[in-house]
Amino acid sequence: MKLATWNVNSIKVRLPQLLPWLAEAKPDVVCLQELKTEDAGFPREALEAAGYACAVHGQRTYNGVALLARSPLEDVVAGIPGFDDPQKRVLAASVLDLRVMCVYCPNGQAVGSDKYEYKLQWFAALRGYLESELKAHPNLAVAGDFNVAPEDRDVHDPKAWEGQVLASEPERAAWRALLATGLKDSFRLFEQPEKIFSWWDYRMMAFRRNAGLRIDHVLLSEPLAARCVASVVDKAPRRLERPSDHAPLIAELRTA
DNA sequence: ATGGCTACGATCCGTAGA
Repeated sequence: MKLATWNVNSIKVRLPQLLPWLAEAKPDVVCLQELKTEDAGFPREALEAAGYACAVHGQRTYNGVALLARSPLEDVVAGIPGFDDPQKRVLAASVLDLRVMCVYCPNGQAVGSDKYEYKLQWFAALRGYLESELKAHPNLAVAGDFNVAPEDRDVHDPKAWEGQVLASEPERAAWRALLATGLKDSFRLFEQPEKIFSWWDYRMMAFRRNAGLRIDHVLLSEPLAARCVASVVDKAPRRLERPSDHAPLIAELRTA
C-alpha cells in the first residue's frame, strides 16, 4: 500500500493537478497540507468520485489539512488534543491497520521571531501527542510538511542556510525529539541519491537549479518501518505549469 | 541588493509562505 503526503498550496488551485496525480500514482492514503480553504470549500465530491474517502480540517486563507483514503477513515481526531491552537494543522484517523496523522508544522518565519517560538512550542506539543498515539497505535504513520530540513545533506546550500529558519539547530533538535519517540524517517531507511529535496522556492528558477530543501517527511513507527519497501519524492507534479512549491512524497508499505 | 514567486483577500497592496 502507498502512503503519500503533498503540500498542495491551495486545494482549489491544485485540484486539476491532484486528480490526475491520484489516478497515476494510485496512493491508498494521502495527507494534504495548506488547503487554504474552509471545509465547505473542499472539493469533496470530486475526490469521492475519484474513489477517495475524505476527512477535512480546513481553514480560510492559511493552513488546513486533509486525509484521503481508498478505505474508510475512522476515529478522526483534529488538532493536537490538549494544545489549544486556532491554526488547523493536524488531522489523524485510522484506516486499514494504520493510524495516520497528517501534519502541517509551522514555518517559523525567522529565527527568534514570535512565529519561531510558536513553532518550537508546537513541536513540543506534537512530540507529546506522538508519544501517546504510539502507545495506543503501534502502527503509526505521521506524514506531512514538517518545515525542518533535518541535516545539512537535506539542504542544497548548507552554508547559505546555516542557522536559518528551517535548518536552525533548535528546529533540528525538535525534529530529533520526534524521532526519539521511536519513529523513523522513512526516506532514510534506504540508500538515496544525493540532493533529493521536496520543496523549491518559486523564485530564481530554484527548481531548475535543484536549489531545494527536504522538509516534507513520512515518519513510521517501528512495525511500519519494518514493512516499508520504498520512500521516494515524486518530482513530476513540480514540473507542471502553475505547480505547488512542494513535491509529493510516497512511502510504500508491504501488507502485514 | 535581503529582492526574486505564488495564493489569498483585501482592493490595485499587504500578509504569509519557506
